[in-house]
Amino acid sequence: MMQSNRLLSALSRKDHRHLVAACDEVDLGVGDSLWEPNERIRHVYFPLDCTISQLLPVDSHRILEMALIGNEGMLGVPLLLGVNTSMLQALIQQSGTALRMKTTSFRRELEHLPALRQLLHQYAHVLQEQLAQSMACISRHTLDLRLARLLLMTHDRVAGLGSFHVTHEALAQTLCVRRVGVTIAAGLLQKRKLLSYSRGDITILNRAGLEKASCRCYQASNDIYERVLA
Amino acid sequence: MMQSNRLLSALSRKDHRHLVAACDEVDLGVGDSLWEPNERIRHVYFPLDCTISQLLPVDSHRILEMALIGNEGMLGVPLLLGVNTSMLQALIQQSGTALRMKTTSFRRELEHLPALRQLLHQYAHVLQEQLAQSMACISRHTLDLRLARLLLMTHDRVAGLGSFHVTHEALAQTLCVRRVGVTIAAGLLQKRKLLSYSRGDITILNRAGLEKASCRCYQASNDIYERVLA
DNA sequence: ATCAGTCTGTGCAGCAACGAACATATCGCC
DNA sequence: GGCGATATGTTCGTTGCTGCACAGACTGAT
Repeated sequence: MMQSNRLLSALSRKDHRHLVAACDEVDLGVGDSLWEPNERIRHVYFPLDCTISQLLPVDSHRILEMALIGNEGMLGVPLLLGVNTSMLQALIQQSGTALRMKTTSFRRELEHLPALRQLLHQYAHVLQEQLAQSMACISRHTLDLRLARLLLMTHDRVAGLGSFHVTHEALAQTLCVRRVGVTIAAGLLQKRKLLSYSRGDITILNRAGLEKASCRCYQASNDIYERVLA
Repeated sequence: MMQSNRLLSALSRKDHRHLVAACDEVDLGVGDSLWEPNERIRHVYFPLDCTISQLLPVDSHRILEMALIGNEGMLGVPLLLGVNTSMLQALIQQSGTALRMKTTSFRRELEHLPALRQLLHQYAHVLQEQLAQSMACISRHTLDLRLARLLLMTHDRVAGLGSFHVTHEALAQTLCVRRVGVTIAAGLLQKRKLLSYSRGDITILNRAGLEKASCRCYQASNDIYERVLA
């Protein structure tokens, strides 16, 4: 398991220790709902080795993934901005552990730690630009490119050895397309020996190849993060 | 012309006067570039009766509009978050006037006016949620719905009497579709007597009808603003 | 060993938007 | 009144995804 959260690790050792002490470490399973839309936010989360999907309903039956948060980020930007609800739902996409802090504690820490404020402000900016990048991607890029990108992003955010669990159906939901579309796109990626899967167990075989098979948005999104936070 | 900027008007009269005094009032023409991607941000803008488009290149030839800022908003969130560049380009979409403040002044005001900080933080949150809403819209809604929405948004943000100037070509660029697509969609709206246009002069004839012809995203986007800032 | 549940694969008609090319219409200007 | 520039309208074949329906494959529980 990851030692800590990458965002928090950017703080001084002292601040970092202090914050981790103010958190609980919690186990989270696939499908757990951390935030319900427009309900009061009770906790912020710093993922260790889980991934969190932020989702918005598109119509009565469909949802679309707006952001995928893992070890590199935090679920909690609205609180940072002085708003205590979010229209986005937050669901666990890959099970694992996260550091969790109560809203009240988070507010207190923000007041006392200017470095934390600055860091999270920058992170909020990164999220906004990544959202813009995803918007462009969704608007113009075909399903195979977007699927490759999603798999790469998941792979980055999951601790370990290049394999994780997610079904075509789940991928289709987060991409907001038919399951059949994912099956076909994934079939092509598998034919090109970039990955292998069976019944939801996906293994990345050729990361470099998969990056070539995805759109520039993957790299662009990483660049946004590095430019501001590294 | 609009008296002032709606966002600034939410401040106390004293703060409001103080801020307006720290701004220049500038005339802006269609196509003027206020921010170039990844260049140092020199000014923030509070539109009076112009509209500002925030754009991201999708590929070498195309751009996509991420946000449309008018009297209700501000161009300058990255500075608020402590980042002095933005990957998004900012172009004037509808000519008019805006209040302009230098980066250094803006930073100073932010430090001295907690109410301004809080207000703009909330605005940053609104922008983020509106971006998410637009993402859903772009992902699943057809061109006619999106066009109606764009026209409504422009109409809201432009001072005056229900008519403004924008060609099919310009609309196509901000929606990131073919001009022909806009021509067809706009033709349908005109046939339904919701609007009329000739050579770029668009007049909204039936606002209620146009709202029905657009997707829920229009109302949702307004609701986000009202919920947080009103 | 069987069966119910889950996951993946295939086929088909339909539709929105695409790229490219071309046709008309309207404006300002000399 | 004629001309170039700008704006809108039409057509045609193609593509990427849709909704629907169904078939096959694998897994775990009894």
